[in-house]
Amino acid sequence: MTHTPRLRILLAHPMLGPYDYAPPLDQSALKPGDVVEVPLGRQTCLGVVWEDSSHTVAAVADTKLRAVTTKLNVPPLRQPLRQLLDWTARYYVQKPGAVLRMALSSRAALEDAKTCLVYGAAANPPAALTPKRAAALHAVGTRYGSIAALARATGVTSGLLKSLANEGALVATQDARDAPIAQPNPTSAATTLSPAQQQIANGLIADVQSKSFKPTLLDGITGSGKTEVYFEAVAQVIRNGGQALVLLPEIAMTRQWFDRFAARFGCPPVEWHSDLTATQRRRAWRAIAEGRAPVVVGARSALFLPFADLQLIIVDEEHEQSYKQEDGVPYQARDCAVVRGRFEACPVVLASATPALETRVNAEKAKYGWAKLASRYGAAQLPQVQMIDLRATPPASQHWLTQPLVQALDDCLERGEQGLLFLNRRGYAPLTLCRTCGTRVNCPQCSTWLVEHRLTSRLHCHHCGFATPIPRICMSCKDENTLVACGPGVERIAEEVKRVLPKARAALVTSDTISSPARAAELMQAVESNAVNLLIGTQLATKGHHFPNLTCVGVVDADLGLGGGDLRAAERSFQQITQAAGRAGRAEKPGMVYLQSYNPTHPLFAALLKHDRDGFYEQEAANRQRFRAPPFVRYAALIFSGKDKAAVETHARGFARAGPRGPGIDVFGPAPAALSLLRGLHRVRLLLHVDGPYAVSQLVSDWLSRVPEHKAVRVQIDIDPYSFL
DNA sequence: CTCCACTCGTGT
DNA sequence: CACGAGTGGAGC
Repeated sequence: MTHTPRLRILLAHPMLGPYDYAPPLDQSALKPGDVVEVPLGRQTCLGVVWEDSSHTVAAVADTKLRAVTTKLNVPPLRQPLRQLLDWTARYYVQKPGAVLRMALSSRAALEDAKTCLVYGAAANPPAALTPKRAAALHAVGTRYGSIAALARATGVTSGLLKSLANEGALVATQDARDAPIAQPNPTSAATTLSPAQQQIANGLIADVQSKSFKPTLLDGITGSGKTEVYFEAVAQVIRNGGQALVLLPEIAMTRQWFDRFAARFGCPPVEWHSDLTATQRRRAWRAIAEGRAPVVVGARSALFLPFADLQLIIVDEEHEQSYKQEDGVPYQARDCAVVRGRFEACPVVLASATPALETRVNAEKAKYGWAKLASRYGAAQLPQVQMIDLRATPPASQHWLTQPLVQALDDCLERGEQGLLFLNRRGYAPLTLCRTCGTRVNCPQCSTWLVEHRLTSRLHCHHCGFATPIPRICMSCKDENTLVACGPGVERIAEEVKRVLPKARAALVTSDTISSPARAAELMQAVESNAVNLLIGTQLATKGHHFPNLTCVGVVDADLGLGGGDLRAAERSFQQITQAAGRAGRAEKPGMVYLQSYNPTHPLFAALLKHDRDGFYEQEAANRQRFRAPPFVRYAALIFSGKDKAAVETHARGFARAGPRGPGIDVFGPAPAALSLLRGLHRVRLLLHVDGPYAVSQLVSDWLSRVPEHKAVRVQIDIDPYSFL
């Protein structure tokens, strides 16, 4: 009996799992990991040959199988990546096809490089040439390139070069090669490390050499030189001829990181983030897949790139919330990085001055190694932290900066030093309300307040992007000019600074003003040249910069973020304030940090005043233990959304009734999600608490299979949720 | 998600 | 009986 071979293909399709196909008609052999195009219905779909299909169930008869259309000319996805994709789909309870799309994110990357005509001097040029043409040909010499590139290199006009090509003096060849990748040099400029740094670097180098899975928390206070330490492990990977991946939380404000990399290794690394053009994407993707890119730096999506020989993963600022993807496939890139390290059998370094509690607990339990840098690099000292009690020294009405803070900033700028005001709130005012009737201006699509932005003279919704000119008439009571801005955003603080510190040269640092790496570089330049001496910014301003002359940091509202009932509120406040404070006094000059608060006796602030990180983490861990919260208990959220409010609620109640049962298992809800209306969709959520040795993903996927789908209600799964919106 | 077959209501 | 909107199911 003959047996038609079956290929199990995972389709890069948001709804589907693996399907079976017959081999391509040209009979070319396919192996797991090969990227293929297959027919699906009346169109085609990208897919990857998954494992060999000898044991798959025949849902479709052999004779009914359709054949793979083509195999794409790219290296196969290696097994560790396929394992990671399988794991991610299973753990986060997502469709495997949706997860595969993250690895094949760019269709452009899979196309062959476009060939281009490249010109060079012919081996036997025509004898008779005018003197001008002969000189031009001589100038070209042994160079190759496009007409435009040759014109640029030689100074000869492109018209003259074209006529040389017509005469046969220049010959054209098709060239398909991508521009080569710059090769970082591990010995370009060795840095001098402190003994403590060197010891940790040596350990990481040994981990790289062991070629085995080992996660390590690189736990160093702000300004202790973590980057230089992990650069040494990266250098070892380069010496090995392998590949290193560095994940950074936000690619926008990381110019300084790239400068440091270039200073250490003599050239820039390969970048991967959402702003790349199709050509850049293809060039990077192929270089990574073919093993030609020794170091790749990227945002969280870089985690799913098809490395040929991955020997090290670094997750810098591992506590950052932006590693948690909230839409599409919700995953935590830091956790996936550790899993990838396990499949790739390579070390994973999680670096932070303020680790996530989860990570720190794993280090305490010795699941992760724990490398500590307890002092700042060189002469730098930790800044002194001071509370300003807003009840005792309240700011004037419609002001948010207290007299002591203004005085401290004034003195600081007077000394020729620089300051930073931190307020994690974009825009001018978070709330606009009518003085007559008290109506708050809400987003028509979402259950949120619209935020006034004076930079755009509009009210913006920070959740759906809705924007409208600032109305003059209250839409509720129709009174004119009664709408007032309530509360401060960074724009309003900037306005106040103009009044109270008229001599300050201030710059706003938010995602609204720093929209591109170029703008970020401009700002850096302005601070370095002291054209700007006061930064007023959101958390964007606190990320990893080194301004040696910055000595005074003011946290405008240290209580912001402590309300709201988010289980990570205290941890996040601690991290943000520590990172903001960490900008102060990073060189010889000592730094000062002022925290304005209505609640100065909060234990969080006591820990910040004393630089008592361990104390904070112990207290936070004890709280989470007591309230049975993560990481000691596992959560999963189910979010139901749809246009029809009643249908959404009914479906959610049906789910709640069918929820998993057992000791330590609880289902809460349905409750309106904090954003109960988002982009015009009503949202309701269920929260699963699991306290015990259960596989949460299994509980949730079983649960899903017990309840029939509802066409008009979307169910999103969020395992280990961060946002409670 | 996309396509398609099918139903049901409207209108001529 | 023709047509369009709406709905449900399959795709290998």
